[in-house]
Amino acid sequence: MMNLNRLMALRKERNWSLQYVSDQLGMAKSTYAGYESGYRRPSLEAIAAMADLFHTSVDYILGRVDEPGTYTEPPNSQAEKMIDLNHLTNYTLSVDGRVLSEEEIRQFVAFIKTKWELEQPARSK
Amino acid sequence: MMNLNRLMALRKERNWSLQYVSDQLGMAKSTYAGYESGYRRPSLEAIAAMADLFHTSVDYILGRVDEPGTYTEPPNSQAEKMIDLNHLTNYTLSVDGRVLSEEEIRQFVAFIKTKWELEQPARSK
DNA sequence: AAAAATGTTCTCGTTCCGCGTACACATTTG
DNA sequence: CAAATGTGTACGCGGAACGAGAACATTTTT
Repeated sequence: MMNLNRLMALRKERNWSLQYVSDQLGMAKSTYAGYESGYRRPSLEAIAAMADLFHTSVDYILGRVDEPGTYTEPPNSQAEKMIDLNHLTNYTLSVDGRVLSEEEIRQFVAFIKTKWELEQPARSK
Repeated sequence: MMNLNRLMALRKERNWSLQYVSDQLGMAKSTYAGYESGYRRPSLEAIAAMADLFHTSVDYILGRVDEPGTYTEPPNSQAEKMIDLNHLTNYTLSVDGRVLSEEEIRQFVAFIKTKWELEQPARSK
């Protein structure tokens, strides 16, 4: 399940007590303690307030990103895996759980190529 | 109060229906509709699933940041080589070195789905 | 030593989440 | 045209779980 175990680390890094954090957030000590222990789950507003207090992002508290810094988009976000539809050997494509046949992919490639050609017709002058 | 009015924009940008989104998220249509209207508030796991589906961050849905990007694929324990075109996240498709836009992939998915429907007129729930 | 602070766990009252359902409207199908 | 299907909205209900407070053990401070 989705844990919030990064909360305690964020707090201890700053040497803050449960009482201090819960005071800053305007909630009972036991309430915030429940978040850290996993006994309770914070509301959206509570977790947003925690992200503000710790100067981090909600996604970091949720463990969805690894950078604690408040949301700075790296310009090289194209570090994804590039898959060439002309020679895809190690991958299978699916839609709604159903696998696409090679024929269907070939048809799509042909379709896209024609589409691009039509978009770039003017070679005039 | 904290609004989630970006949800509807994210859905309409993709021309998705409430039924489709709620199916993808595994919840009732009325439940997801409650999120968009502000009638209900999603759990942390629900909003994380929505961020995954819309290929964005929880902070963006919450309105804490303005950039829709910033996303790192969550630990997905599914089959490695199976790529679902509905949730294209950390993959980029290309043909002859040119990258396919998300819109083009969406069009292709829509095309394939209608093709399959025509091939199989039998309907089951 | 006492006193204060800190962290943990429990109960209780109440909020409100999620689902099913029904409805109005739009779109598609026969 | 009407019927059927898709789409968006609103409501009631059962139950999950939230938040606060209190009690307690442990640690730190005075």
